[in-house]
Amino acid sequence: MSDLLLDDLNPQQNLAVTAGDGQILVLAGPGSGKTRVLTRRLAYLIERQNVPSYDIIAVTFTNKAASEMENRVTNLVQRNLEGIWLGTFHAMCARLLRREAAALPFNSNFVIFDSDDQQTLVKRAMRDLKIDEKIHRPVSVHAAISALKNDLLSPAEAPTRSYREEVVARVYARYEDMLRLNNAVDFDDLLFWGAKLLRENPALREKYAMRFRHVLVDEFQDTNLAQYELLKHLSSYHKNIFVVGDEDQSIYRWRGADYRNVLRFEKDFPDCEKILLEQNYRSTQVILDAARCVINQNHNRTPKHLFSDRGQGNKIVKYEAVDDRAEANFVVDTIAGYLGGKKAKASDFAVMYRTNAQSRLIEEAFMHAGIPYHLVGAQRFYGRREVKDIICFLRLVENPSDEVSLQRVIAVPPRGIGEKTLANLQFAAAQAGKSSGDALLDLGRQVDRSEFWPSIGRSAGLLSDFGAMLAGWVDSKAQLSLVSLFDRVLTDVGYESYVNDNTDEGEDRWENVQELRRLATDFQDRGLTEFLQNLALVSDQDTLKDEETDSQRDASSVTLLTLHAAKGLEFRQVFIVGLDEGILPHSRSRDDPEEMAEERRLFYVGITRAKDQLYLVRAERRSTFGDVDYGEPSRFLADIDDSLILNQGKRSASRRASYEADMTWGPAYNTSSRAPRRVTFTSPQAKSSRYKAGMRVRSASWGEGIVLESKIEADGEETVDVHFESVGFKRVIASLANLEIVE
DNA sequence: TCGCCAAGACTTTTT
DNA sequence: GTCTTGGCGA
Repeated sequence: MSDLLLDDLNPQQNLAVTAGDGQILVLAGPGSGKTRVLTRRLAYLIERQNVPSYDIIAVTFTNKAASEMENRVTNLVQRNLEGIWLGTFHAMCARLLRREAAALPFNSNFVIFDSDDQQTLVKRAMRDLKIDEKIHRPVSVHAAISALKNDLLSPAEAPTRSYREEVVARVYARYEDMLRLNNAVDFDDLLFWGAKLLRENPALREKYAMRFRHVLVDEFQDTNLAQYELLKHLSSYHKNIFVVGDEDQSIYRWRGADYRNVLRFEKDFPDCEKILLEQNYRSTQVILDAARCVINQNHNRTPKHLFSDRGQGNKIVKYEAVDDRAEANFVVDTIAGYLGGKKAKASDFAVMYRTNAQSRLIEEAFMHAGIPYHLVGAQRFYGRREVKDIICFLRLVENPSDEVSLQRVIAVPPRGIGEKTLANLQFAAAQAGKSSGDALLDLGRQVDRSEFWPSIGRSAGLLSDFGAMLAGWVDSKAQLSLVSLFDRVLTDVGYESYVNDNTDEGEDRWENVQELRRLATDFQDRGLTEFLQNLALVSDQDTLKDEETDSQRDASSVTLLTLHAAKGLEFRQVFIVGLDEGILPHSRSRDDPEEMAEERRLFYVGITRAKDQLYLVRAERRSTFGDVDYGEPSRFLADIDDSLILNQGKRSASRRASYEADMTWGPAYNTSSRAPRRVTFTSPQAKSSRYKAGMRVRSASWGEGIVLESKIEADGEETVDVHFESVGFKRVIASLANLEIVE
């Protein structure tokens, strides 16, 4: 009898999916079917073990992973997962905190502050405490506070061994007070209070621990201490906890993630069953071998031997460009070659880099070449000013005590309320022990009969007008649907004419507002609270980026993304650029071995995204805002066995002899077959070069330029190096580029 | 109070 | 090279 649930699993996967009760630790190498195991396990519990979905909690890190899991499992079991808790750590905690708000220092309709809001709040706390922002940068103070929360330390428990720590602790305390006054929590609070609630409240702990017979966790290596403790509490009664992860792919240390939680798990649950998934279904063996060369240099991990039945595959192409522009051109030209030869489609390719700043040159090169591309997770939709404005209006309606939102929108669009007036309002409100929002509402409703009217003076009328508007929204939010409320806010404040000045940017801004409105329509039946929570907890990759990338993928475009954003994805051909000391590994990790190990894992994650072909690219010289710097090749390159690499590019010190190979343009030789597999272009074999150094040429895409060099390759193709006025150096295939000789 | 302009900072990754 | 911040004038 065929078994749709188990038939197509390999022995290890099967072992994991059908494991009995208890603690199961699945260490899943990249491409080893981790998601599959997790979804099948869930389906197996429900279908085969008759566990009611109500008894299960399954946590992930991204909304994308959560909804993917939900879809897959729903498909497998052919019914809805009633009562299940399935979602991100943050969303699950938010649910817990709203339910149990009675035991917490905030109300159940708390708002979630995003990193922008957190930043503003830290700054305000520091100003209140008269701490010099030049000496203690708010970003780093905030990072320190965040780290304390991740370690479950309250302001009172924060260490004060140094002056710096003492400053952080003081700001932390003030910051917390302000959050509470705003009835707000930050990202870290969700986990912090979730863990604290269960730790300090035995009755509640028992309530949830008894309910959740099974706890399942994805990306376990990315958990921080708060998350780890939360999981321990949740599984403290039935002790059935199934975690899937890979220490080697832990790349969020800076956010408090501690891959050593994997080791901690083994120590805390000595009876746990440990299952290794080592068969890789994604990459060729060459790619896996290279990945192993890189990751084996790290310690404190469970060694894994990834293997593939996909064959050896092509060698990895290493390309050293003269500068960052040439680096980008190499990537784009190579892809153009495939696309021109119809050997691949644009969506087969991804270009990965360490920092977002690196994407610019690459984007430019793609633009010039007319190849469609899209960015993953770069500029954040919801960090856009206009989007944030609207969100803050809505948050204010939801929770008038939200001072951060109030301050942001009280003068949007400008309505004569400035710093002075705002300060008056805040002072008057504080005198009465109320929030500015409440005072504002009172002014709006009572106008000059309001208790606040006399103490504010001249500008009370302006405040009252705005207050009346706000009161109108608050009063009607129960009757109005979410979208109607949305529209009403827009009309009342005259937002369209404010942002849309009919320039391109204006249109763009208004388009973003419309996009947000579309998002709101999805939440019609769930209401404002859920909409706002979702906006705060949904990462940018998750929301409309998804729709955007989906539609753009159909249109077939190359994916540009950071190495961090690449985790969990796969592409036929992957370019990793910027393999230079200081970039990858990043200069900031130079002095810390742990950080360096993480850079290595980041590279490892990048390598293992490639299914068929990997390109490792660097530039000898690159410009960092104006200045040009000469860099050393990344130390990670040296770790990869020479036999796996094919050198291309300007200069390959160790490989001067194979000059021919250096000049090869196009896909690498296939190591497993004798005949070089190379894209052949449509042109007839050229016997002598048509273009000569010094010639002036014109190309359709790049305009005019000067030929630097031209030569005939082994395959008969003529490659021409041209310096274009518009884009600088380019190496093109004559038969493809259609260069016109200018007299 | 608001909008413009110039100087300065800043580039690691983001649930 | 780009975004943010702060100062200054209207």
